[in-house]
Amino acid sequence: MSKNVRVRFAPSPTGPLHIGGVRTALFNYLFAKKHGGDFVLRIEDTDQNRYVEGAEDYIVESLSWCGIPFDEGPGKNEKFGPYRQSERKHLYKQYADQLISSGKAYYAFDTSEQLDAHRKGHEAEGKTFIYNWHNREKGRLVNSLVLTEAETQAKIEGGEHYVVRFKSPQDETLLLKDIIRGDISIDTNVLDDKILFKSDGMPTYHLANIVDDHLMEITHVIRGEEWLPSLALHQLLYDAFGWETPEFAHLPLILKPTGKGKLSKRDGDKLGFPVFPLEYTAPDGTVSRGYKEDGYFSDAVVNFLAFLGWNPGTEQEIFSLEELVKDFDLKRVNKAGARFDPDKTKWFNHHYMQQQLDLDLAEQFKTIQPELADIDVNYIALVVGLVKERATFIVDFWNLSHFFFASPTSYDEKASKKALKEDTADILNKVIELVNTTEDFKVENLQANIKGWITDSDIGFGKVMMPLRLALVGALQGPDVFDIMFLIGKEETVKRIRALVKSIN
RNA sequence: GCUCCGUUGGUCAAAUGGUUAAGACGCCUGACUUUCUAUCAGUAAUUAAGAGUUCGAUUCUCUUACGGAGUACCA
Repeated sequence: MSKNVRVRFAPSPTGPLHIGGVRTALFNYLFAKKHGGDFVLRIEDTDQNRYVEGAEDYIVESLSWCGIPFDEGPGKNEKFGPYRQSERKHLYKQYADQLISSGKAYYAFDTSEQLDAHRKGHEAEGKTFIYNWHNREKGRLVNSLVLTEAETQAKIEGGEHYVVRFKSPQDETLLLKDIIRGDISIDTNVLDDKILFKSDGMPTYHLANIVDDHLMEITHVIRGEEWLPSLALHQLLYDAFGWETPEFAHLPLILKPTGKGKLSKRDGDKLGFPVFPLEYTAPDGTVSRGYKEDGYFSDAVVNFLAFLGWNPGTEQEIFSLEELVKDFDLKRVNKAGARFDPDKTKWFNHHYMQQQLDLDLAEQFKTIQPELADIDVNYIALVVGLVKERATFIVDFWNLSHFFFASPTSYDEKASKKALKEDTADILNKVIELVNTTEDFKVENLQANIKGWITDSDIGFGKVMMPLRLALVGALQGPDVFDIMFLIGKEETVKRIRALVKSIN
């Protein structure tokens, strides 16, 4: 137990990092930091056909934006490097050979077409084709278990393409352990003899991840549930090499908000929320939106990601990264897949916005809103302070606050109908008088004067406040009417009320 | 088809072999003698179904149903 905790996040660079991948990275990070361990990034690019330019940079930038940088990885603290499997290519062959000489693996010469034919044939008979002892020694398949040594050698030397397959055992029951799921038992008779080494000279994921995890001294493998069915093979491989097996934890999937299946890129487009941390432009020019560009704060993203499948067991829902590190526990990760809830992510963002300083928000607001170029940021901050509780994103501010920066140019029709009555003009004229005679133009004084008058004259709040709001805002919207009057000032207030009175006549 | 994993209100979820099964988001309703996308308050689950173990099960076991994943010379 004195061993230093080392975990790895091992994405393949086939495109932008999906939000589920970010969650996996986050859980790895939290677990590592909780135990004072290391978080390693390893690029699993053994499939050269699926390599996408720029994907690796995207992964690194995403982790960095989330505030969960790796301790070791490509170009960083390379104690166990290289960290790209393509650059470790030379390492894997010897391990495949080792398994062959110990009789745990064998050469296979079957072509993809032949295998397809076998699968189809079995399917037609209602049977399942499994490439293992059920079939491998019956002469239908071409491999070094049915061929003589000389025949095998001849094929290899003759340049025939071959793969290396793992020889899975017969009639054994495997007992597997998973931190989240507990004990799992598997009958080895249903296991395929998986390909370990491909004919293009690259290992498959299965071989590479075991070899690398061992060489990199990984102690805990935390990955998505889609790997659970491969766990038996992986355990068998550790055993075959005689290596100590790391502990495993398979995270529940993130499901679509509606319908069936796991969350996919398309769901974001369809339902209007990002599925990627950062905006991504594919090689073909297609742009996918990102949380960052959509106006989400990275703390909020990290917080809601942490709650996808995990919870602290208390009522606390707002967690900083430091708090997450402190409270995170793999044992409290759920087994069942979690449906992604875009509304909840918005709620988190709203919450994190409330905690930010008005001045900081004002500065961000100013940079995205051209109309604000010449406005004092301190004034903007006062406005932001009044409207931010109704906003989820910075971009919401303008709709909520434009009337603090410009007079209404029109009056909302429905609002007018509701607010304007026959005596409205008279009432507003009286309000103008009250505003003008308010000496010290402050919220409390305005409130006292106007509310006092309403109460004394027995007019009713609605008849005064609604048209007043309409005059100031142009609609029945916005924060407290007195706050608005105060911020825009006495002159502007009077001007706007006069404008409405004029438009009534 | 086969293998594995799962199943508590619309969603995320807490909890315990034994009181009225937390909380959050969302929804709807009400309140706020002034709007609301704000605020406050309130409504909603016979814990998938059936059986078994037990004095007692949502919590343990089995069956069924449903959902998910895997089943590639992808990761």
